Amino acid sequence: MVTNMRAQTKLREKTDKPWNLDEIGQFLGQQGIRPSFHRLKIFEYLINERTHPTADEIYEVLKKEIPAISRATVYNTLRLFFDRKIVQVLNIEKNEARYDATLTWHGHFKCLLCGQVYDVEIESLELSGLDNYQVLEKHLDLKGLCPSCSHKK
Amino acid sequence: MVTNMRAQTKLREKTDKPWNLDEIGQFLGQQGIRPSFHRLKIFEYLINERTHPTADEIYEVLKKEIPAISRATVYNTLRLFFDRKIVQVLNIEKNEARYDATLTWHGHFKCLLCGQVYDVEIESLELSGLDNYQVLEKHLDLKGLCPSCSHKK
DNA sequence: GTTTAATATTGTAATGGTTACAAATATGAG
DNA sequence: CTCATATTTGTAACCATTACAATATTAAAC
Ligand SMILES: [Mn+2]
Ligand SMILES: [Mn+2]
Ligand SMILES: [Zn+2]
Ligand SMILES: [Zn+2]
Repeated sequence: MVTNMRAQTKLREKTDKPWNLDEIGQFLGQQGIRPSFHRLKIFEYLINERTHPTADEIYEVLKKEIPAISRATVYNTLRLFFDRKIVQVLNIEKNEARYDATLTWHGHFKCLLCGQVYDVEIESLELSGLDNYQVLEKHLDLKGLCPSCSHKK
Repeated sequence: MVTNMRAQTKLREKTDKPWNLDEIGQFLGQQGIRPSFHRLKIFEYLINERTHPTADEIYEVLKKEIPAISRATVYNTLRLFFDRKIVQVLNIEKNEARYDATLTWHGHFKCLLCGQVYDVEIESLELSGLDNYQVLEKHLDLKGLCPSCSHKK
């Protein structure tokens, strides 16, 4: 059991402080991932912004600060993070993979108008008929109109 | 309220009889969809097999009986069915869309080994924080190993 | 039945997110 | 510093899906 570790990826709360690069480096190290600068920045973006970005959104943002960064590095790094189980991949929409460093069980709502992806708290869920099934991933995905887009309409 | 209509797409039960082409034609007509032969056969496959096929799986199967059928027709028809809300699209996996003519609320389990997609009954689900959100689609997607693949392993 | 307009189907080219890959660069142990 | 290993890069390839224009079919109008 790890004790001296930054509070793990839970749903964002008002009181949450952003993770700094030192904390992230420590965290990646603990997961057996060499904390290169690019990896630090990519994980920093995921854990502090929590907007469920696509690979390309991360690339476009980081390019401003790190002009030499390559799209391939972003894709490689996200796949590494997923393989090491420190991020989850969201397939709400089939034409785009989104990434989420929050691993506690929660759902997602994607607004069909503005495209934003919101976290959804799951109070309870009961399934049946899954005896002898080995469940490795669970995703609850909603689509519709967010409050502000619902208004505009 | 439609009364003289074939029992709507509910979860498959042991007692279910397959739909015949007449019933399907009637159903498509009621939905404002001209029941061309291709459309009948595509819907027939979805509603009677219920294997959550991809567009390409449908194409490969129907090609045996209708050698002249085009992949584009399968894609076009599936999109039409989705727009008219008589099928749902599953994005469990990002690289493949699967289609389901069962519209009652249920979840899906995809086996990462054999690739089969199973229906999952949802006993209950409680969400919070969705006030003023207009929910148009709900998907519960699980991944893991199905009983027989779990064994083999 | 013939003409005409609307709809459905087809084959193929284009799209776009992602992956593969080989070359270049950076890192770290000895 | 030197060598082996790991990381990053740029670009080509992949592949499911979509776009599109041509062809075929259907249904209505005459
Ligand atoms: Mn989330
Ligand atoms: Mn189903
Ligand atoms: Zn919105
Ligand atoms: Zn299986």
